[in-house]
Amino acid sequence: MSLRHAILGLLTFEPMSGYTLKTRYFDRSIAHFWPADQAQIYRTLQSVERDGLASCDTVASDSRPDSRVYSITEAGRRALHDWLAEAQKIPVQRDGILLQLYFGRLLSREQMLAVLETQRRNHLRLKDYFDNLEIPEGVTEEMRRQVVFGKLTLDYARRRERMLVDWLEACIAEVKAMMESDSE
Amino acid sequence: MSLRHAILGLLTFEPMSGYTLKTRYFDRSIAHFWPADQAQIYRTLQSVERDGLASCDTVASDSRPDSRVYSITEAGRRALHDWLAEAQKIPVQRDGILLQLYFGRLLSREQMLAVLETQRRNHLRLKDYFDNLEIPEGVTEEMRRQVVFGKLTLDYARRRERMLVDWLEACIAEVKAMMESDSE
DNA sequence: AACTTATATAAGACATATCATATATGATTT
DNA sequence: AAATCATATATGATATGTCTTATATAAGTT
Repeated sequence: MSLRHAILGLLTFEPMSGYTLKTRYFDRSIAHFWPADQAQIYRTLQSVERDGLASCDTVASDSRPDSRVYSITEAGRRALHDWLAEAQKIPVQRDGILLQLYFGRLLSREQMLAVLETQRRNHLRLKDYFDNLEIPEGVTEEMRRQVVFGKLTLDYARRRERMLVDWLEACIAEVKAMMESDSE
Repeated sequence: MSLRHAILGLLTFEPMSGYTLKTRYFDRSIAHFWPADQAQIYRTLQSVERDGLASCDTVASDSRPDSRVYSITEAGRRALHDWLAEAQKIPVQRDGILLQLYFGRLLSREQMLAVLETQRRNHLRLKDYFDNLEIPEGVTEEMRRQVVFGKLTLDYARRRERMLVDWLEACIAEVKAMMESDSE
């Protein structure tokens, strides 16, 4: 139920079309921790309008196709604010690597290590990506404040990837130790 | 596509009914990182059988209702093994708290801190839960090996919750500092 | 006799997410 | 002239997960 709120949140910046919302805002920020494709965003905008949380004007242009520009309504602001202040329950974070590890006894030492190594490499790449990601400074007072919150979510991504790399290295060490002592 | 593999994995321990699989095995282990309800498990068992990855015998009992006992087939073992050795792509981990934080500028200092505090408390509780969770030692050589892999997944849960508590504390400190310096 | 608990399976409804495909305009490139 | 790109929106199909309700047996409890 939260893509709705991500979209309502972006509409607090300014009224905009689905295209603008996705390419100029969503893909550069929220998509890092809450990805959604074009179909989902357009359908959510439609449902948000149906529920009266946003209104929509069709805007014609001479150089481009018509666009449907959405504005957040008062009801939308209220719904967003209520959701933001609500305690959200902790979501389940399913990750296939945990299943692969749990049933690791069914793999050979080499297969298990290959799987773990690949994961480690990929998370290291993600860690580097987030470590190098920079958030442009804000110009207005409101945007400076927005940047602080953006940085806190980026901090999460960095800590997460660091934790994963550390854990995977510990797994690799453990598997090496365990299967070395095996006279298999 | 992975609940299938969790179920196939459990069927490598022994042939069993959906009920046994869920209550004696799944809920005590895999559910910690890959929860699923009864409906999902029974439906997945049906589809796994339809695909020839498990076979099923109806077993009558005098003291209990009939049960459908599933056994993993050779094709099932192969499918499981292939999946376990495959590089899984890194899943998206959506968490509402990130959206709440990202749009934190729309909340008051007190509202934002209340949201973060609640999350911190809940993750601290989870951390304690995992820190105190013990995995019974295995008796056979195979089960001892299984326990090592179980412990690695438990280690993940512990590191994860620790990371989240640390991060939430950093967020709380940042919000306190930022909004203090505000002459709002 | 009625209720609850443990055992055991199944299906309907709905939300969410993903993937593919379709349509359309105007500007730019080959 | 044809192809490609950026802009712009919409729908169908499928997978996955969650919640609810239904059905049934036997043992034990009130």
